Amino acid sequence: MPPTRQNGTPAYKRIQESILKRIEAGQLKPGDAVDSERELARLHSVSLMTARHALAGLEREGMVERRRGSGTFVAPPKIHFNKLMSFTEQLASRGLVGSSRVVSCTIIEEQPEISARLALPSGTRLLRIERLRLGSDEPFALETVYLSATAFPGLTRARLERSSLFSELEREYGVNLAHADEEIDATSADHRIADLLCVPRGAPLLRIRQVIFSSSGEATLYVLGLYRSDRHSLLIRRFR
Amino acid sequence: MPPTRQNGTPAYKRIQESILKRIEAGQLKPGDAVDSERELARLHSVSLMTARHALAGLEREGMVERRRGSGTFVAPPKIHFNKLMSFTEQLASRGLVGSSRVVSCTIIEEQPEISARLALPSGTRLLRIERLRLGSDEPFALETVYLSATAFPGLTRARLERSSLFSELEREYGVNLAHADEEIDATSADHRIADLLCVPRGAPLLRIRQVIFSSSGEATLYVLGLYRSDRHSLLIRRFR
DNA sequence: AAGTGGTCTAGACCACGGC
DNA sequence: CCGTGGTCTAGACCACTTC
Repeated sequence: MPPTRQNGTPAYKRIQESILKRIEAGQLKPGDAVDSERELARLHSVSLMTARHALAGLEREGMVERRRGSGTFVAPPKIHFNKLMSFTEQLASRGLVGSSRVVSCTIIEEQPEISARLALPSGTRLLRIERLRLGSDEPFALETVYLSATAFPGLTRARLERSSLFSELEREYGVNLAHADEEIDATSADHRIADLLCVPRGAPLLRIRQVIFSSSGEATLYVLGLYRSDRHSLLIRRFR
Repeated sequence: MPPTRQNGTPAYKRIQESILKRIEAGQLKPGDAVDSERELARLHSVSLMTARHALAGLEREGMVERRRGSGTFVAPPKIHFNKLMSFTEQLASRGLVGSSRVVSCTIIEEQPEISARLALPSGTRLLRIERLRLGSDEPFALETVYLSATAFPGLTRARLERSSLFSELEREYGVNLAHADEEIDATSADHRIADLLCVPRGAPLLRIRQVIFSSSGEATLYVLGLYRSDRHSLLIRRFR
């Protein structure tokens, strides 16, 4: 009597989803006890190891905490540190709405340094998009993104003004972004940047250069971001 | 015939250690195939699930990659992103040796903002240590650390000049640091900072404020770091 | 076809926490 | 004491990759 499968979804995932649903619905609040392994096994007609596997997965994702001898409990809501999020998502997670202005959108031919960072041959045609990020109608960042023009044909300025680049890539080109390596330092505003960001010349800016990789491991985007340090700071969590 | 235990060490951990040992010894190089689940089970006289558990753990830690239908392989050496390291450790990981100079070491009484960040009552006596960090005899950072003077009695300037603060805390006070939450932005050097760091006044600096937590979850250190952006940049990896 | 990892069973004993 | 999570067994079938 083997087949515990339904719909091709593994049993442990169905169990995880059923728990996650109850957390999202607010039926289970942080600190509340989740069904024990044995209860889950009984409720879902599944062996103990399978129920364990489900809980272990949720623990890895930080959704629950397991305490030996005591039980499994919903973990406190976590701030999403070190999460790769689009501009839109970042603001949404803080309950804000922002806007963007495309400053320029051009194709460049020779930018060997950036091609190299994207692991492309040095003569590759690159799309270069400069966007000013605004929060409550005040500029706080200038982001310049580079991506292969041949890999993403038809990515027009108009489409970028409507939709976020992340969702455009995911919806239209089937590219799922997975992680980003970032190099962070400080710089100061030159004349042009100062004007765009409405800060005095020489004002300190946070500079973030990121290479964003797709889930297949390809370097997909190179982003140079300049952030007004008076209106933005980066939150990071590091582990020992 | 249950007891697969020896020395109280779980079987899956013994298996992990035996694999890790072979990796560290260089017998297994990145890309090499690790024994399969079935082989491990046979070699260690253990069930398949236990061998699986061992490999799954190593995969979570990033030591191996598992490919369905193909095998388990030693993962490429990873740069340690988002790792909380002491100044000494950071330099050592790049093969460098640095030095520190204690600029000041005082006890302060009233610093409600910092006490609050450390979850201490606002009148608590705090130890405040200012250290200049040098690499190849040139200054590149000024770090100011605050910690409870009562929780860490006898932490003298002399001891800090000999040893790293991290190892001092771990060895002498049994405090294991676990993670840090950091807030990163940019600022510019005022007169005093500019002198200490040997940069022109107004030079852009990377500012990192971190609250470092012990493994028991207590906020233990508050560190304000100012980094010369021409000599230091922060590397971060973010995940979707 | 052979070998791999992924899922799963139906039990077992142990170590720990709270009552 | 009882219930919890932690470890473990000795198998099974499936999905996938490689040859």
